[in-house]
Amino acid sequence: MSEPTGLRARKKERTRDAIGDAAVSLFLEHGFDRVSVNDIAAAAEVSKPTLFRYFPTKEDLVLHRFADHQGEAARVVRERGSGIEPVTALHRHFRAGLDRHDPVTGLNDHPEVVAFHRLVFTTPSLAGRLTRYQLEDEEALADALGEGVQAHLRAAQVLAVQRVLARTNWHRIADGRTAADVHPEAVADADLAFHRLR
Amino acid sequence: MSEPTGLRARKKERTRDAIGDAAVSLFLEHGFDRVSVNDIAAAAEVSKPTLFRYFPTKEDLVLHRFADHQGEAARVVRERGSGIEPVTALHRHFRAGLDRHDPVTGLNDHPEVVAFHRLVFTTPSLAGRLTRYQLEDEEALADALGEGVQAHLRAAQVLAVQRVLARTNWHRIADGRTAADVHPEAVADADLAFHRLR
DNA sequence: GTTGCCGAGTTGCTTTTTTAACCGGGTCAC
DNA sequence: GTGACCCGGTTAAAAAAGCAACTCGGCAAC
Repeated sequence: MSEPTGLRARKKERTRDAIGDAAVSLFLEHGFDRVSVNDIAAAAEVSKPTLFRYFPTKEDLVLHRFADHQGEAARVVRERGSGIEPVTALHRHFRAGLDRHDPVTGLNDHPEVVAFHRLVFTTPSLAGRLTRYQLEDEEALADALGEGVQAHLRAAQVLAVQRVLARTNWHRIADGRTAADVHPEAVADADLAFHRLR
Repeated sequence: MSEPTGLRARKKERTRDAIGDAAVSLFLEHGFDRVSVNDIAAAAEVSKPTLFRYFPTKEDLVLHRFADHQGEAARVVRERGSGIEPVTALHRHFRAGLDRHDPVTGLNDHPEVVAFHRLVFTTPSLAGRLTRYQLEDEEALADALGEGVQAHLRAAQVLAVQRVLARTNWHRIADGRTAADVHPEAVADADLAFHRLR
């Protein structure tokens, strides 16, 4: 697959994971504002400059999990099979995410994932930074969809739909329901929303 | 104690341990000659030059466990209390090693330790290199004991005694006896040998 | 006998990391 | 208000690690 990695690359990836995991676990335990980057660096056993070489800001220590999905929508559109509408490809992709309970769809009842979502959306600076990521995502999707205002409009609408769907799912799960229980409604909602997009 | 170590020192120590442990465990499993330094570097997840930065030769990958005791005899003599004969200090030190079943006294029946001794003494290049360590140790002890041929002679005799004692203990344990069982004889032998040194 | 390979070490160059010091904003004490 | 700290983030220099390519000796194929 993507295995022939050298020593250097492997260690970098491990360092990155160590920092990110240490950060998230500390944030979940004590709250975003009560944990300093020094604490995180110490927990991950790296120096402060190293930490910032991997993550440009404190917020990114949390949001890298979203950043991993950065540009995903654009990629889905670009790599869709011939004769398939962009919206259809995105719809299928979202449903696939739903089926495998991908956290980005909001349909995941794993306690850690729930706590993580709570952390992100109840911490202002994180929510704020997240919208910046979404803007870039929107830009990329617009590029993949074509040119002009039309493309931008459609990109914005698609992503808005996805955000609403994810948020809705998350609320249901925050109410105490299980992912499996919510799944049918989530699929129905998605089908409705994407259908209306066309 | 010796805790206030920086990040750098801590990681260096860990790397050193990782290399040394990987080497010894591979050697014990496959034999000294059937394991290449490349294998060890790979197992320890370091590059070959890094390995050689920590250990000058392949043999030292095994012998660092002895090297840790390098100059110990000299130190014991130098740090002995006032009014105490050097030989007495060394005698006490050896007996203390016996009591805590220090591997260097040969009085340790831990299977891994036994296998390790077997590895060292049945691999010619290792045994050879080990004598070089012992020579340096002898030199240091001679320095601590005074000047001239007298000091050298006494140093050589003391270390010879220690080697014989350790070897004897090891043989007994190699015969299947336990360290606790052998202990009284080992102490008696040591008392006899050190007494005769005076 | 020479060609090719393997294993122990080495060498130079680049990348990564640590260290310590710093900046600028915020906060709390006095 | 001002001085002392904490926090997010940066900088420069030096240590350490990785990589690739090398030497040198041994050994086996042909």
